[in-house]
Amino acid sequence: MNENNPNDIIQQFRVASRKYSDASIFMHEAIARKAGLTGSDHKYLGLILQHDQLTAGDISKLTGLTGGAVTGLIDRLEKKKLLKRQFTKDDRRKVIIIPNMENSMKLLQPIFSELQRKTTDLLATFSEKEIQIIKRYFTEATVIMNETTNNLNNK
Amino acid sequence: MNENNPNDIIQQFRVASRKYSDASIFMHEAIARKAGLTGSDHKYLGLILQHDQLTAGDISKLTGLTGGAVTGLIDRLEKKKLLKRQFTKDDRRKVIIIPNMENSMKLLQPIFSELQRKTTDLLATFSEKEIQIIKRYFTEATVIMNETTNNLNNK
DNA sequence: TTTATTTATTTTAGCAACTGAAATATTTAG
DNA sequence: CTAAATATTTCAGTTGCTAAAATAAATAAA
Repeated sequence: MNENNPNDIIQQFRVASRKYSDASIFMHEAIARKAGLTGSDHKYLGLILQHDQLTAGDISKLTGLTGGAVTGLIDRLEKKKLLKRQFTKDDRRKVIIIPNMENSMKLLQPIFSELQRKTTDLLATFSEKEIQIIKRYFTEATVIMNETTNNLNNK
Repeated sequence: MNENNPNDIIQQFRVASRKYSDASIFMHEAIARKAGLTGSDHKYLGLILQHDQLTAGDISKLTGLTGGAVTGLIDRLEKKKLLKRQFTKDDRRKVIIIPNMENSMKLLQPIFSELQRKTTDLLATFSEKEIQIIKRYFTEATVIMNETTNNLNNK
């Protein structure tokens, strides 16, 4: 039962990993509140900001929200000038959503800045090699989680 | 601008870290849906299960929910037999909540099992020393996120 | 004591965001 | 040129939230 038993190490790792997830969810919501957004809107805005532009339908697929919910989401974010609707001659049924990165950054960056400074300091305590190791874990765990999500949703 | 530039490595790390967070949030919700819970109820159940017992008030502090919302949360989880209310002679205003770990596991474990197998396999591709490095990152990043959350909420 | 204050939970009224379905508008296919 | 398909919005109903009032019990004060 000493702490170098591989099973104990993995068990401790899982505990640390779960606490990390819990903490990141709560922080995400605290940031949202501070920015005057709901946790949901903040989460989906983060996804939308990763694209140059996308349609309402794309957002529906990306988020899993129904069409009606997407309309509401876009309404709220547009009112806050964090994105805008753009109508196109190409296919006039579609609505192209253009994220406003500048306004979004202006809103979120000040809230993030302390966090970003602290994580930069934390990363400085790891070697480049160690950072690569952690990055590999993140990347491969992300693949696994996305697979799991797809399996759960499509059956 | 080669990929060994430290700033690039950190930038790539941040991207991987954000994708990991996004994936974990979506998976968490997919698991919840599969288990017949809302994302919220699943999240809070996870917190409650980390305790042997706690009061309604404790849950309110733990989750940040108001009293009324906690009553609703307990009602829904009690109806699903994932916890129970227990009244005590000691202080009859209080309601002690006893999580039902067995039923919760019976509900969630089958959904988790594939994920757990895959992450075990993933961890097997890292040395003990590497796992300790990742664990340290998780642990210290968790402290930073909790600090950030507290700072945001208390002012 | 017995009364007032504090503490713990539940109930209530109102609100915000979601779903599923119907409505609207436009494009594509027959 | 009509029918079917596609993209978004609107609508009605539901759920879970907040804030405040109600209820109940414990503690402190007179």
